[in-house]
Amino acid sequence: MPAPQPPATPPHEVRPAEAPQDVPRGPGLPTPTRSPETPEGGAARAKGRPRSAAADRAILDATREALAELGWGGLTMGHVATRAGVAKTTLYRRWPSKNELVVDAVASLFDELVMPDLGSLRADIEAVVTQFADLLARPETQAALLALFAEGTRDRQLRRRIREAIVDPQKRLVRQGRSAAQTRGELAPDCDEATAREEIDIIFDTIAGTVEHRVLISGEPITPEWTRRFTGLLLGPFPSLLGD
Amino acid sequence: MPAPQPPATPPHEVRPAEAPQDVPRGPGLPTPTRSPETPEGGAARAKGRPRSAAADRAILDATREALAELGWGGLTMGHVATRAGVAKTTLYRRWPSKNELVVDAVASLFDELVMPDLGSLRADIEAVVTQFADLLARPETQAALLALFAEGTRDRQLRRRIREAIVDPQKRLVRQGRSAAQTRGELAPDCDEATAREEIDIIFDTIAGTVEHRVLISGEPITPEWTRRFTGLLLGPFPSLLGD
DNA sequence: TCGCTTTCGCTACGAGTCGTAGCGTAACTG
DNA sequence: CAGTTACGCTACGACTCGTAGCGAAAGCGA
Repeated sequence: MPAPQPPATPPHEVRPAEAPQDVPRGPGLPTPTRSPETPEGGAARAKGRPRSAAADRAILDATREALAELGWGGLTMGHVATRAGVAKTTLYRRWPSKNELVVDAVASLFDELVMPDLGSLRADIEAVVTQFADLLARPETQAALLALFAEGTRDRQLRRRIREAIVDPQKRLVRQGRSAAQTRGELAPDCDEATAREEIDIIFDTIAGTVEHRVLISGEPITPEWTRRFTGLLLGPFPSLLGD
Repeated sequence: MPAPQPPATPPHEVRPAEAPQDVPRGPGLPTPTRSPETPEGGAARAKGRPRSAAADRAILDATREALAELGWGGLTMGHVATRAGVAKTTLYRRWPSKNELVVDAVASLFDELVMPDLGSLRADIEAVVTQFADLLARPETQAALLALFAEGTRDRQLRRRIREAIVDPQKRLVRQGRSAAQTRGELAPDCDEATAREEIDIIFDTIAGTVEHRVLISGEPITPEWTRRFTGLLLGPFPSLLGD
């Protein structure tokens, strides 16, 4: 039961002569979804036929379905358009290419990740790992994620989108879990800003990278037993210092 | 200075009516490269014009070059053929598709990974991480690796090839490093076969996954400082038990 | 109600890639 | 020498991409 498209993930907004593209966008921007009505910018929006929000949803749904059934290589723009009951040109009015379309289609899945705060760092990590593993077990995610990352190694614009929509939401969980553990007293408070960021980065790469590698590359399942072991590995130094 | 194609990585061998494909191939097979002259099988091989070994090398070199310059998406069979000075049909006589060709082209790079045995587990891990990071820093590897993994999620035949040529050589290092540490006394000897395999798997996924995620997805470099920290994370439980 | 503007569905198109087939020739064996 | 296989070349059908042009639809303001 995935959430039924709560904010209807807005499209990529390929409008002619809009192009406020390279806005710096503060790195810690907390708004996960941008308003579909473009309240910012102040440009008049009430002219001409409005874009069909139903088409947006139909296209993104069709993209996820096609991803699950046909995989990345089998997904074509023409197929998605047909399945969504929409003209192919309508796709290209919203997304400049397949890559951006798939990022948006998959991004909403990553919005479902939440930080539980179960009362202990160990429990929180295990919960996050389990959530992430479940997400990676879905065929849409499997088909899209590595292919997107691969495309991103050559396209910096796409890499930015991926980071915003997929990577940062994951990293946010690490940050939240860490600060929760600090308020609980399980972890020492930050002494230094730079060190804290490095620590978050290394933990994030370790959790995300290891789980992805296990599921997508080694091709083995994430069992509760494995999660327990892996969490133990991460927590290695701490139990002995703080008494679990 | 990469090694200049030492064993000239043999092609995929798409010969008509050969097909001893699903040989079990013992898991611990130590021979990293198969002989290009197919001495096994005993089938008469000395009939007709032999395949050009020079063409093999030219094709694989051209593939790596094209990968580095154009990326995965920009690499086409026609382009590789032209660059190798070879007809396109010659490519298809040896490799059934782009995927298999790229696996073989990249596999030789992974053969360069070696286990150093520097006298301590910590030093060995740091050396392996550094080697792997250097490999991932090369443009051919970056362009190919994630794309291959992505294709592998849908193609089990390809997944098997990837595992043989890319994943297993890496995992072998973990096994070697672990057993070296055991003979040194840094790690307890295996009490149980299954547990040992699980431990190797989890360490392997953690090292490979984390380094890949850091380099290819987070897009940040692997510095000596980072390597030191990450190794410390892995070794977490041990320094306190064994006195570094 | 009437323009104005923008989106929509449709068809068609050029460019590019894939993987294969057919041909004549080159290389090697017995 | 005949027999066999690899090679280079050309051409092909099928497919995808991303775009252009058209008439119709759906909103808005006067």
